[in-house]
Amino acid sequence: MALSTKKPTIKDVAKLAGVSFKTVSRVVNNEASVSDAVREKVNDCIKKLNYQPNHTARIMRKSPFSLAFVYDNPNSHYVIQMQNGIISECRKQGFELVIRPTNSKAEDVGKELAAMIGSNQIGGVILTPPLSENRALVSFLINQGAKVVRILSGSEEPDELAPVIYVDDKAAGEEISQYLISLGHKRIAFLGYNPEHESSRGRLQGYQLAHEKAGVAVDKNLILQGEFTFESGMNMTKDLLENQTTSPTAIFACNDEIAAGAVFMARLKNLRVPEDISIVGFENSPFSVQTWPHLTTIDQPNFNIAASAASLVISMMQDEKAVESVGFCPKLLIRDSAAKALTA
Amino acid sequence: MALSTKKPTIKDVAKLAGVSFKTVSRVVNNEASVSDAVREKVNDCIKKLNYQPNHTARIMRKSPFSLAFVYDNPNSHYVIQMQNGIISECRKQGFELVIRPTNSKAEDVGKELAAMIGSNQIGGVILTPPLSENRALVSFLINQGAKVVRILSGSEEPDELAPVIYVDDKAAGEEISQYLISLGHKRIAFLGYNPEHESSRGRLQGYQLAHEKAGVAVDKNLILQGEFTFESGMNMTKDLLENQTTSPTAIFACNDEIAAGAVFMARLKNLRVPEDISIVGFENSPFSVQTWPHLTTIDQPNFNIAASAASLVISMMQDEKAVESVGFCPKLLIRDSAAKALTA
DNA sequence: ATGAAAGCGCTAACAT
DNA sequence: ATGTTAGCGCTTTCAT
Repeated sequence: MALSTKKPTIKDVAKLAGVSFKTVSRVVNNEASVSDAVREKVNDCIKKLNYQPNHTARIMRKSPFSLAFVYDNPNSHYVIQMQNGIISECRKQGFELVIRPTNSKAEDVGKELAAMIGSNQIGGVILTPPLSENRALVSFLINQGAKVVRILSGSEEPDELAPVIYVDDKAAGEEISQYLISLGHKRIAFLGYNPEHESSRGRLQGYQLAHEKAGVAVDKNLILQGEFTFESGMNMTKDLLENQTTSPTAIFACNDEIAAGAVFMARLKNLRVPEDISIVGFENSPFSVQTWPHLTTIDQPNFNIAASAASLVISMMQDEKAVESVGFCPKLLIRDSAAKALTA
Repeated sequence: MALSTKKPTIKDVAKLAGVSFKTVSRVVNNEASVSDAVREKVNDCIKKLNYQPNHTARIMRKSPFSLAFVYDNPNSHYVIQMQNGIISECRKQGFELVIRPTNSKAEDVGKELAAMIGSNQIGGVILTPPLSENRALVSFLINQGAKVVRILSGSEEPDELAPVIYVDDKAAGEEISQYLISLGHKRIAFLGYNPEHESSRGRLQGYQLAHEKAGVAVDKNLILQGEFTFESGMNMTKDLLENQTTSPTAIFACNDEIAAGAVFMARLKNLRVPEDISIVGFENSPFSVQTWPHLTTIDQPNFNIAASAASLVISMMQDEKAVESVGFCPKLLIRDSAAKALTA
């Protein structure tokens, strides 16, 4: 299978084609100033030798062809969807993806990433929350010479630091809360609030806004803090069902995992979903259809969000010109886990 | 934050330290032949200038510092666990991880990967099934100059092509089947067999072996083909429960997702788990504890499997000497989804 | 339209 | 223990 022992270089091609190696370089880079005859001959020789331009040597003279996906998120589905979206765009453009799970709370996040950029391997970085919320980190990375795009929860571009893909959690949170209210629910629990978690804040704001607009009072005891996990969903629901004197008629879970945990616990407490209690999720992850009944949820197009992010960084890496931020607004997806409230 | 406009090079450090740039190179590479005094001075200057060796330039003279994880598997948890295991090892050794989801059935899998290797970005490749089962692909990649390690289902090293991390599905399949039989089950369905899927074949062999050893006949109608998905698990269980005259008392699902689907369907059919039917999974994925009851399953240490694979490729990339294959045998993990068979 | 020379940042081979 | 010279494979001047 190996035609020769060593990998052919641009010079080998040049020798075989009887031209200077610069001409070969021009052909490889698709430059205009080569006669068709020569171009064809060179291309023939490239094929004959199975010549592959040495990426490493090219990077040394031009810019890197890799970008990094930096994240700190325990949710496999989220990470994989993001990853797949980014990769799909990378493929189209001939870029490679480097993966960097990172502890956002570590002292030296910046330094670690700086080493990666400074050593010239990576030209662009995509950041997801909570890393993308760290403005000091973002400016630091830009200063190190990286192009960065942030994926962020929000209704608009927050600043001019770097382009962002913003996802409107507030609007989506409002839409699903409004849906629950329209079903007659007045005591809707909110599960999974975390003040440090921007998305959950946005979702809570939407929840509050929907109540406000509908003239329904929010009972603060119905808002529970917790993690974005199945287990936490179970525990919060347990607390809710055991410790409250007035129980909720519906649950707005901050994501599908929490919702799945809530459904699980409701069943343990002999409550039927949605007959006795309505439960909705957020994200449209695989969890939402692996529970019974299937979850009414918010469809968050993570793949597309990630692909847009990749498309932005890549164009930033290619030309210096500025690039526009992009917004996404996830939409309500009605399935079977929410129903009309029982009239008391 | 940026001290100067351009990134400092080894020469800048040399100038500042008043030594030749080769001496700086020696310090950076931790070579012995530098006096302590000079070493210290150089290190000071490196810090002062915030000098970062240019990774790209180093690769050009030495070998690549990146390895690729190549997979074709729709299971997010599996991929993420593998990925995390590989990365954890990469970090320890200062390597970067490039991700390559790949369509194993595409015509030009090899060519695509060859381009990555040939362009000198990647020195080592980790392959999971089904790609790792493609021997032609493996030899091709080795011929291209890559070090490759395969993660494979099997009880031993299958050949000398390249080192492998082999996972003994057969032994594990036997263990869990034996467990079911010991509980008194005689009609155990096997869900998710796929002749093209080596792991499922191993698991089925274990299932058959356990029956054989216990002197229990296998009813071929109880072996169902299907995908490794929740949905497929539901459908297979539906067929099983609706179309068979003699229903099973237990189900051995080829993975946890199938098992979760089976549990789901059993409940839809008003069967209690494990009172009316026992259901076991395989893999110990998050699914296994997000179903009720929690699944008895096989604990497959994917993180460690992946870390070992990474450790192998890296040492292959570093020294030329051969490296030993490693085996893993996943173990039974008893939870709540299997119980004694009802005596007829 | 083509080529020669220089140099990217580094390491290897060979001095001293 | 330290420095000099060459050269990795390529692109970028600057010729011709």
